[in-house]
This record gives sequence, structure tokens and C-alpha cells, in this order.
Amino acid sequence: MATDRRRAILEGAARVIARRGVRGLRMEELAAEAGVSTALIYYHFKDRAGILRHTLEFISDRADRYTSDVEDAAGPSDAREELEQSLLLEFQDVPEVRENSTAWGELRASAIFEPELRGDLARATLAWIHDVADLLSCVRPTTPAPALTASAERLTGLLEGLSTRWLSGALPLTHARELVREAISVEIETLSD
Amino acid sequence: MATDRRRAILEGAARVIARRGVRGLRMEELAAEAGVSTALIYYHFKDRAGILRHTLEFISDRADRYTSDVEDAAGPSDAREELEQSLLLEFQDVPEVRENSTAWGELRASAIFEPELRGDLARATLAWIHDVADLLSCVRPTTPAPALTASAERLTGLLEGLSTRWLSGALPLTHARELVREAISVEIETLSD
DNA sequence: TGTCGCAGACTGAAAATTCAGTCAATAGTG
DNA sequence: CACTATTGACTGAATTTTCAGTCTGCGACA
Repeated sequence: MATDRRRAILEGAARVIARRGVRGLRMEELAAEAGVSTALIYYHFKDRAGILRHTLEFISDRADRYTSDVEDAAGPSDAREELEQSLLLEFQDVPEVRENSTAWGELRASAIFEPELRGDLARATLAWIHDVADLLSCVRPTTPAPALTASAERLTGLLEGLSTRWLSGALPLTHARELVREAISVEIETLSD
Repeated sequence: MATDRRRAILEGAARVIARRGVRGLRMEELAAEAGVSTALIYYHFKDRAGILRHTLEFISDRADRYTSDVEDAAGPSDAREELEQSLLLEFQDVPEVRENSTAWGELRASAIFEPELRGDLARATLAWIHDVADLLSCVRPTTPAPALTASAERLTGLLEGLSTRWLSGALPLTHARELVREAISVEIETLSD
């Protein structure tokens, strides 16, 4: 398959971004990481901004995949459990997860200064909020949709905030997980009104 | 006064950082923004890292100032109100606030890749969490301290997450403010158990 | 008259991007 | 089947751009 090297570049980009940040991504380092020439990067992705955009897409696809993996594996567990699992997925000390979270956070932060990234980012965020709202509706089926969405926005927003704290070493993993679990309780309890 | 231009450089730096990020700060752009030559920047602040350090200091002094301004001005309003005010401070479309939030977010994001920054950041975060926990204890005086701290950690974490979304154009200001107000309600209600 | 505050042109290094082609595979053709 | 035309993937070696930091000197004024 000819998409081999292309994919290698995207995987390499995720790794380099997780290691150095978006701003620290050097084409030469990326080329070395992916085991290709710098020119090939330009062949596949017009320019630096191009790789950034495609890497963002790549990362959010990958995250979707491992999210749904767990969903399937969970089997007949209850909805509340599934929600918790899904949100806690982000807080694991596994290279792939850490890499994804770091890169996601970086891309999100870069979007503040690079409007071209905003479109993809907004789409991915919206989809995520929607997924979480769906899970919430399984837990509290009678809640009106707007309330579910607001809850999902708060939960995902919190996740992003805590994730950055975790990655910057300000928040131990177990504590982050605990805060997320409590936040879920808090949200679910108020949804029952 | 000879500190005129020096100050102009710091103010310009705050503006440029808000526009381009810490990582996007270019000496030439800063010079233009402040209406001085690039050489003058080096004259007053040894090097790039020097301006960054001084600008961050400049910005956090400014933030302290306007935080306490509002606290004083509030007068004899109730504790709940004060908490809300204090947390919503971060979400205003005023250049100064935007500059501050941006710089804070940048700093937080950079800390992931630059461990030297972590110390100051951790201290500032802890102080913030503590302040919020104090405000919460005014609202719900009978709550045990650990529960207050956890609530404060969630609220401040959420704030950071939403702030990034706001700055990256993914979340309109009014909606952000609404989510924060709701989050406060949700947290306060569960503290009464 | 020396030194402080300052500007504009400049430099060297690092990084992004392009160029000019090679190579391997595939398709058409007599 | 032999051949050649074409194309997509790929590279090493430039070229161009970007940027932090420096050099030279000038005017004000103590």
C-alpha cells in the first residue's frame, strides 16, 4: 500500500508533537522520526500547516477508535459505568494515550493563534460533546436534550482543563481520575431534578 | 521619564503575546508594536527569555490588581455572588483580560515541555484553588475542607478548559459564562448534602 | 566630553520550502 | 512477449526565508 509512508509521517508527527509541542515540531526531526526525507513530507502534505491539520484529524480518528473499542468490550455493563470508562480513558499513563492527549492539547492551544486549525477542532469537539451527551442520556433518559448538552460541555471542558494540568505535572493521575469521577456524580445527580 | 519606553515594551509584549502567543512572539513585531527599535529591547532586557520573564511578571501583577479591585468594589453583596463574580472575571472581552488569559494558557501549555516553568505555575494554581475554596466555604460554611478543595479544583479546572475553548473561538463568551454559572450551581447544590 | 537612550542596518544560523531529478511499477501497443 | 510511455513515490542537495541577537553611530544633556 502506498499510504504506508504517509501514515508513518502522521504517526511520527503525533509522536514529535507530543515530545516537543506544535511549535517545536521541526520538519527534519519529523522526517527522521518517520524514516523519510523531508521532501516527502511536502509531497504528501503541502506545507507545515498541512501536516498540522492532518495530524489533528489523524489523532481524533485514533481517539474515536480506542473510545469505541472500550465501548464494545464493556459488554452489558450499565450506562453510568460506560460513561465513566469513556471519560477516564483520557487519564491513563499509556504512551498512546499520553501522546494523544498531549498532541490534542497542543493543537487546541495552537488554534488560539492559527485560525486554520479551528474548523477541524470545532468539529471534533462538537462530536465529542455529542457523544458524551448521548451517554448521559442513557443514564438519565428523561432529561431534555439542552440540559444534557450543557452537562456534556461542562464535563468535556473539565476534562480538557484537568488533562493539561496532568500533563504539566501539576496534578497526579489518580487525583485527576477521582475528580473526574466526582464531577460525573455531581452532574448526574443534578440531572435528575 | 526613562522608564517610558521600557513600559511601552512590556505593554506591547502583552499585546503581541495575546495575538501570537508566547511562542509566536517575534522581536521585530514587538518592536513595531511598542514603537521602538529591536535594539532597544535588547538594551532594556538582555534577551528574548528576559522579556518573556518580565512580561509574565508584568501581566500577573496586573491580574492581581484587577482581581482585588472587584473584590473591594463588590461591597456587602452575598458570598455566592462574590464567588460567581470572581470566577466570571476570566470571561470578558476586554483586552486586558484576554491578554491575561492567553498568557496564562500559553504558560500552562509551555510547562508541558519546559519543566522549569512548573514551579511557579504550581504555586499560582494552588493559590487560586485555595482562594476559590475559601469563597465556597463562605457559601457553605459547614462543608468539610477536603470537599471544598475538590469542588474548587473542579471549578478552576473547568475554567481553564473553557477558557482555552473560548480563546480558540470554539465557545462564545456568553455561553461560556452560562456554563460557568451552571457549574457553580451544580457544585454548590451537592455541597449541601 | 562622556555617557545614556536610542535607531537602522546588518549577520549567522536555523528552519522551511523547492528543485531536479531517480526508481519502480503499471499500462498500452505492435 | 519485448518495448516504451507515463505516472506516482521518493530523495539529496540546493535555495529561500525567518529570526534572534549585534554593530555602529548619533543626538541630547549633565
